[in-house]
Amino acid sequence: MRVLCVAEKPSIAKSISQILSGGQFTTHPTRSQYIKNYEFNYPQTNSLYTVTCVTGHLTTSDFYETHRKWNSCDAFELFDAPVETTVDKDKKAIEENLLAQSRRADMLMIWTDCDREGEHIGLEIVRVCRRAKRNITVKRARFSAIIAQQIHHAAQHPVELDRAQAAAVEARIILDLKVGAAFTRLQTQTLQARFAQIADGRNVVSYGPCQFPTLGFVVQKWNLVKSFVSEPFWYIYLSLTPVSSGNGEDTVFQWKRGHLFDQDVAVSIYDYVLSDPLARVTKVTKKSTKKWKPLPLTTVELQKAGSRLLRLAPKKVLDVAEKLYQQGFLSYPRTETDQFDAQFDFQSLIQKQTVDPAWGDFATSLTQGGFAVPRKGKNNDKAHPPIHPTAHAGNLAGDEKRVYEFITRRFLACCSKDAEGWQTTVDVECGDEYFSATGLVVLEKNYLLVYPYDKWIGHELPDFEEGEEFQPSVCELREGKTSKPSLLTEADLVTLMDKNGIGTDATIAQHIQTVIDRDYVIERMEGATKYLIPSKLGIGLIEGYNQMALHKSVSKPQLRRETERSMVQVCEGTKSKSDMLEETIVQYKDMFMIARSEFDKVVACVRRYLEGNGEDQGHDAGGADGGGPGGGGGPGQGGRGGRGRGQSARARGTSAPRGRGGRRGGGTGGASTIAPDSDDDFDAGPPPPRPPRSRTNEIMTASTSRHARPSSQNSSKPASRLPPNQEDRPAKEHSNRNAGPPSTGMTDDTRCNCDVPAAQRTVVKESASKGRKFWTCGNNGSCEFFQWADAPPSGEGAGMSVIPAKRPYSARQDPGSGSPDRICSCGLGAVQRTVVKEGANQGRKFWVCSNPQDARCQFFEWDDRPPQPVASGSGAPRSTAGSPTTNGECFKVVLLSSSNLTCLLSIAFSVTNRDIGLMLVPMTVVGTSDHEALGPLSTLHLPRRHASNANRRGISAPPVLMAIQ
DNA sequence: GCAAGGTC
Repeated sequence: MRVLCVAEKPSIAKSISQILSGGQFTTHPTRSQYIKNYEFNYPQTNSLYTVTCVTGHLTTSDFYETHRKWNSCDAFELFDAPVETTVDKDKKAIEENLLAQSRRADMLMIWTDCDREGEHIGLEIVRVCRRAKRNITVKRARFSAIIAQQIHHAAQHPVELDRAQAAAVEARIILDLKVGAAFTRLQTQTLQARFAQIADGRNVVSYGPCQFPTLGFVVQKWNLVKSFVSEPFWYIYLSLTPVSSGNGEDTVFQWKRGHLFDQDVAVSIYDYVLSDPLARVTKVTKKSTKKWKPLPLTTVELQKAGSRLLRLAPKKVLDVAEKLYQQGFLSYPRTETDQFDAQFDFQSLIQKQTVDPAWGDFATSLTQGGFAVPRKGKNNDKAHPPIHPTAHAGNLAGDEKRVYEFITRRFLACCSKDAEGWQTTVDVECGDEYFSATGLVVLEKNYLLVYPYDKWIGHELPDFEEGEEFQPSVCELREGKTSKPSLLTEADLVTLMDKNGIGTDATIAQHIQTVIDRDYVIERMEGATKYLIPSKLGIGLIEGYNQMALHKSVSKPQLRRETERSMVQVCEGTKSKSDMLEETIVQYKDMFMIARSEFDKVVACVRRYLEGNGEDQGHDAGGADGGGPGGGGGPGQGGRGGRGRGQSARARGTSAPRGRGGRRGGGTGGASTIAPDSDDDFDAGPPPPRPPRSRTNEIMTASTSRHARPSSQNSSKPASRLPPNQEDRPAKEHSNRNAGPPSTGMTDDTRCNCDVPAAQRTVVKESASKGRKFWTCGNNGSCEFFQWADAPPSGEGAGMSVIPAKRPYSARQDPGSGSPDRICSCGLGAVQRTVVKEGANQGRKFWVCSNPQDARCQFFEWDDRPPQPVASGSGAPRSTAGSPTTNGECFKVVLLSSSNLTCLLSIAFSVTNRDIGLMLVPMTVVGTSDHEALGPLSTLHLPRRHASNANRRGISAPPVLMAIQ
């Protein structure tokens, strides 16, 4: 039997030929310069094999001539216009080869990559071959790695082509074409007619379902930076010189509270500390520690590292890697896989690097006992291994040399051991406040020896002993201020796109390049770092669309995610291709009609920026700096607001109610954890009146993460047009994740309390949750954010298809997740946990305070029980955090968790101070100490020390405090 | 002159 095998690309054709033939094959050129036919005998199936390939997709889709010309029809007609699929002009030689070869063959075996696109490419091949031989038998060889055993198995156990996967891809192709073309024509024609600058440039004003969210990210970050207002904070600076330290070396201790944004409170605490400023070492912990070696390299990581470490644009890194791959120096550079196969031949690859003058010695050490199996990441595209060097390259120069060096060092680092160190932590208590200092001694650098991109600097602490007491060398209340968040780097953008499913590992870099080519985004160098900022046109477009009454934003990832979900349904057979197209096209038609009828909003916004009427922001495509921070707010932004709750307690005049999107956490003021919100997260709308706070080098406490991120303030959007869950998602939504179709109010991104994308981790501790993934602070552990990642993905995305997408949608987002449904006694959004201990309650969920352990209140509620009012007494509000502190209305309680309390009121008072949450204060209760009996007008006295301080600060004087109404 | 996704 004669079998024609067709792979997706030349390298695979060659590899499988080598494996199946045992190296005994003949090579025949074709008319395509890239493609060769390999022939050999394969006795295992008693067949004569011809192996050839295509180069990715064979065909291209476009409208027929009747609709192809821009003025041939109304753009709206494109949604219903038929689409023609033809073999690419430059792939005719490949087509000819397939036709000729299939005439000779009895069986066609598809050897494309094992993913959705591969299945579609397979179908394209089948269609061509069937034209030459109508009845040719078609089979599909399924393999996920170029390993002999797998390739032989695939050849001997072929399966059927998965038509559903191919159909899903076809639907996406048609959808992207129609939507892209219709909106691009609308935008280009309208804007070129109105703006000479745009017409002169002859540049299309393109729309694409990946381009626009990409631009949206850039605009969103720009708005955040632009609207930033620095805010002061206070912290206690403590340094000690241990007795044993002969040279008088001072050790600086970090305040456990990080820093506070309420000066009154900071001063109160500081005064308290000063009243007895003897520091006592409560604990000295010494333990071994490790710095983990890096994970095996994926394309996205390569691009991020390339941008950050090598300062090469993501596309450039990929181009260079591609070239190195073609030269045989690297493995396939487009991979999602960050785990090596068990059979992976590390030793011979390491051996090849031993000759290198720079890292050869290190490679040698790996072959002599230094080797450790690489860590395993969580991703496997089942098509390619992590990126690694396949041969030693000694004569490279320039960018190729740098990229190759990075990849090789990374590979060797993966094969090395974690760095080892010795960590000392000294805990100190001073005036009832807690401080700590951490020292590190690096014992074994291990992988760091070959991987200079990671830093782990030792910092030794002098000897401290438990129980030692000192007068602090310095104990000061210092002031700092929040610093401006940085602009978006290319690496940031790659991360955002990757996390939100915009583009694939192979196309992310292209999309970034596209928005730059279209003059939507401008690269700006600041020092050695390249930042991405939106152009005036880019901002105008996004703002204009945001002012439209669209149900779903074109600048956010949601729409693309929905397309991905529909594709998964088609793959699973729960939806047909035509159903998917019909449903989606109807939706886009509706959007198109709205966009067209309201396109004057885009025109107005673009005009405002391009012609400089209005705000001083945005940048000329030429790179001229359009100005610094704008004042925020422009035409069409008036009357913002709505049902904002949970506002800042401080009457700074800068707070404004959040608009649509609502808040999470039940009116606890800024102290609540504001959960990601579908609209807020990626809203690239006008800057908010109240900017978010960024971190400085100071560590923020969990309770300081109270700021809502900017929400859309777009008052022009009628509330009635918003889906209900975008207006104000019900607090209970988290419990309904499994119910019904996916919410349109998807959480676009999981962000921690620091307002940065949260980091995903896996439980490694031996417990019932071992291996379970969770989200935690993405800002180096600066906040206490916690959320399980494995809440069931919504709807159909739950069951991934057998064959992965080229870049499977990572179901990280979870509608409604992270909303602090319950408020603890501190006024913070409580966090949900699950009972892991064996027993009657195992698996039962409960809520506890989200503060660090030291500051955690006693709040506890079962998830399956209704929330209890936090404040004691009937009808007491959960918090008065939004109210000013005035005598007679509410009371300001600064409660210190001390054992020397005059009277410990461990009642769950809500407190006015967001920074601290609930703390216990030494106070004298007048009349009764039974809080149940305290009426609304019961009087509490602060102790003298506090009273004088309060007086000095000009708060309620005399410090007579009343219970909450 | 439009998209995004393979690949060269």
